[in-house]
Amino acid sequence: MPLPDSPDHAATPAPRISDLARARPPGPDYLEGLNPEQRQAVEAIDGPVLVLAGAGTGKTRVLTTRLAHILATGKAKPWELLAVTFTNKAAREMRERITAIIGPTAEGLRWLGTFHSIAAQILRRHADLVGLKSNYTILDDDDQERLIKQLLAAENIDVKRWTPKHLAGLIDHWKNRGWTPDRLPPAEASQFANGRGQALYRLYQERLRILNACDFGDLLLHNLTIFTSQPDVLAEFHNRFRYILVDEYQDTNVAQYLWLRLLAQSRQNICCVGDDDQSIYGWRGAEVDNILRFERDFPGSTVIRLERNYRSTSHILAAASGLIATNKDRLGKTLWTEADGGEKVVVRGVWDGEAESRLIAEEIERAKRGSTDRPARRYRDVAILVRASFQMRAFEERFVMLQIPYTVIGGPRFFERAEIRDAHAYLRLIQSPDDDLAFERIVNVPKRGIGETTVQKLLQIARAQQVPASIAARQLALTDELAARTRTALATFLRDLDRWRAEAERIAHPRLMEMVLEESGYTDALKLDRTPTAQTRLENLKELVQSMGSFEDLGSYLEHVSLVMDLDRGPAADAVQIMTLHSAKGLEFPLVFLPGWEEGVFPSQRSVDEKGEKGLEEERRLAYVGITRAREEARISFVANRQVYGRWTSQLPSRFVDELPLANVEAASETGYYGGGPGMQQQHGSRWDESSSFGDGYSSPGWRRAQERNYRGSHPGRQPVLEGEGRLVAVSAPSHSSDYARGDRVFHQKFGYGEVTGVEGNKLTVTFEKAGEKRVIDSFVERG
DNA sequence: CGTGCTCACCTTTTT
DNA sequence: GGTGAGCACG
Repeated sequence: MPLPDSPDHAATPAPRISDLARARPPGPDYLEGLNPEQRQAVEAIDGPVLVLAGAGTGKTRVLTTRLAHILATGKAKPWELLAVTFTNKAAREMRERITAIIGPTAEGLRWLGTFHSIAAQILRRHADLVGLKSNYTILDDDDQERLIKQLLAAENIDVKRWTPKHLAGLIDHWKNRGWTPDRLPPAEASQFANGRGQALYRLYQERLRILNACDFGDLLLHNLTIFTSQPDVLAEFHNRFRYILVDEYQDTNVAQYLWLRLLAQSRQNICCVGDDDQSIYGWRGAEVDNILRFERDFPGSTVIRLERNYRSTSHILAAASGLIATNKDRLGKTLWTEADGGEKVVVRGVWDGEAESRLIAEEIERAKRGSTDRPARRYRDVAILVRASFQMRAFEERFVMLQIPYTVIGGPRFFERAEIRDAHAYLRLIQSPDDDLAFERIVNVPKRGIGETTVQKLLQIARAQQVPASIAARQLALTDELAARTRTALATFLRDLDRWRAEAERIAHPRLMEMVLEESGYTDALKLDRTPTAQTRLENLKELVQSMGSFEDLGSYLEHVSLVMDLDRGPAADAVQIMTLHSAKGLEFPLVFLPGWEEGVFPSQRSVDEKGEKGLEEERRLAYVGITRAREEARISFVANRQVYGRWTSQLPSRFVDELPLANVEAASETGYYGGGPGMQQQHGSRWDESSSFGDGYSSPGWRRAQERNYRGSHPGRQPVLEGEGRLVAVSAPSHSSDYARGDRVFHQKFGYGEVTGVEGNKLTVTFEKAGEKRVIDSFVERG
C-alpha cells in the first residue's frame, strides 16, 4: 500500500476550537527566550544530535520548538517528520504545544505518536509481509496470558511450576531485545519448562498468526522484520522521514533502538533527547546503554547538554546532583540554577510508618495554613512520592482521618476493568469473527448456559479443522452432539452475533454498543447482580458508550483503546498527590515528600538482589528523579520500624541518605530518633556520625532502643493518635466481602460508631450516627 | 454450575 | 496483613 502524500486526517484528532483560537503564523519569535544551549539544540537540524537534557532544563520546550523550527525553515513538511514518545500523554502534550506555536499546521504531523502507535500504523500498511491481515487485532496482556495458558495446557506443561505469566514475561523480554524465535540466543532458548522456551515462543507466534493478532512487543518486532527483509519498504520510509525526533531516549529498549537506527540510517537526521540520569525503566527492557553509546552509534554526532535548571532551588539541585554523582555509569552533567539557595533538603528519622504519615500529614496541614514567612500552599502543590504502592496506605489512612483531600495517581485503569474488556470483546467479535480470544471471553458472559465442557468441545473441533471458534460453533450447533438446551443457547448467541454484525453496517458504533449490551443481557445481568460492584460497572459501561462518541467508526475506536489504555480524565481537584516515584517522572511540585528511605525499601531489596550494582544505580536514579521533582522544598524521611506484610521489621536508613551532600541537607529532629542504626557505619561508612549534624548521631543508642522496644511490643507509634477506642483498620476493606456486610457496626476514631451502609468492591461506605447528622465517608472501620 | 475456603503471593508500569 | 487464584464441595 503506497503512503499517502497528504496528511491523513482520519488518524489525527480534529483541531479543537481552543487550539485554533491560539493559532498564529510561525514567526521567528518562537526562538525568543531560549538560552544558548537550548537554541543550539533547536537549530542544529541536520545530522545526528543527542540532547542531554537534565531534569527541569526545558526539554519539552526544546523538542517542540525544534519541530516548529524545522517546519518554519521549510526543510520538511509536517508529514515528513517522525516524532516518537513513550506515552500517549507525552505525545498529546507535544502536539498541543506545537499547535500553540505553529497553529493548525500541526495537524499535519501524522507521524507524531508513541513508538507503538506509529509501529502499529506501519504494520497496518505492510501486515501481509509478516503473515497478518491489515485488520489484525492487538491483544492486551490479559488475552496474551490466556492464550499462553491454553498453549501450555495443550503442551502438557505444569502451569503451577511454569506459570503463563512467567512465559509471557520471557517472551516480552525477548521481543524487547528484538529476538524472533529463530534469533533467540541459545542461553535464552533453553529457558522455561526444561528448555522448551524457544519452541513455545515459536508456537505462540504461530497461534498469533492464526488469530490474525499480535501483542505489544510484536508491533515493533514485526516492523523490524519488515524493514530488514524488504529493503524497498525501508527505502520508502527513508524517503518519507526527513527528520526523526525521539523523546526520553534513555528509556528505549533494544527493539526500539534498532527500529530507530534502521529508519535513520540513510539520512542520519536523528535527534534524540534524554537524560541518562533519569533512566528508571531498566526492568522493563530499557537500555541506558543506548544513550551512553549514542556517539559511537551515530558517528559525527553533536552532543548538546542542557544544564541550566529552571525548576528547583539550588539546595535541592545540589542535593540531587551530589547523590547521583555516586553513580559510575553516566555521561555526566553539571546542573546549575540562578534561583537562590532556598531551603535545604530536610532529612528525618522517625519512629515507624504511622509516625511518618502523622508527621507528613501535620506538615501538609501547616503548609496549607501558611505562616508569616511562608505562603499558604494548595493541596495540589504537595506530592508524596513512594517507592512502592504498599507505602501509600499509611498516608491514605491518615488523610481520610484528617479529611485531607488526596488523589492516588496510578492504580487499575479504566480499560483494564473486566466489564470494559467484556464489552470490547463483543465489539471485537462483531468486527472480526475469527477473534477466538474475544469469542472465548464472552461466549458465556453473561451466563447463557454454555459451560466449560461445551467450550472445550468447540475448541477441539476448531483446532482439529483449523477454523475459528465461531465457525466451529456453527457446526456444533447443527449436530446433535449437544444437549438441546445448550444447542439452543449456542444457536441464539450465534444468531445475535450475526444480527449485530448486520447492524454494525448501519448504525453508529456507540448505539451498537448499547444495543449489544442490552440484547446480550449483559446490562440486565448486572442490574440483577446484587454484588456491590454491579452499580459501578454499569456506570463504567455508560461512560464507555459516551467515550466512543468521539471516534469516527468502530475500527478507529478499537485501535485507539488497544493502544491507549487510559481515558482522558477531567481536571485534577485540589488534592495532595500520592504516587510512585516512577509515575512522578516528568512532573514537578513546590513541596515534595519522599518517605520510606530505608535499606530494603528504597533501594528496593529485590532490585539490588536481582540486578546488583546496576540495579542499585537505577534505584539511585529513582532517588534523583524524586528529589528533582521538588521546586522549593524536599523532605526525606525514614523510619526505625516498619510493618512489611504484617510483620514488624527493623529498618536502617537508606544508603542514599548518607550519599546526600551535607551542605545541602538539614537533619531535623522532632521525634528524637535519627541517624543510622547499629552496624551502619561499618556497612556504608556513614558520615553522619562524624558531622554530628544529625541529632545525637550514631553514638546514640536511640535507634537501637527504638528497634528493640518495638520487639517488646510496646511503643508509642502503635497508640491511637486521637482519643477513642478501637483500631483503625484500613481505607479499603479486605476483598473478602464476607468479612463485611451492610449493617455491620464499625468504629471510626474521629467520627465514632457508624454502620456499614454500602459495600462497593473493596471500599466501604459508613454512615456515622454522631450528632444526629448523617455523614457518608469512605471506610475506616473496625472489624468484628 | 455456583460458592466458600485455603493457600501462596507480595516493586516499579507503558503500550 | 490483604488479596486473588484455584480447588473442593454442595
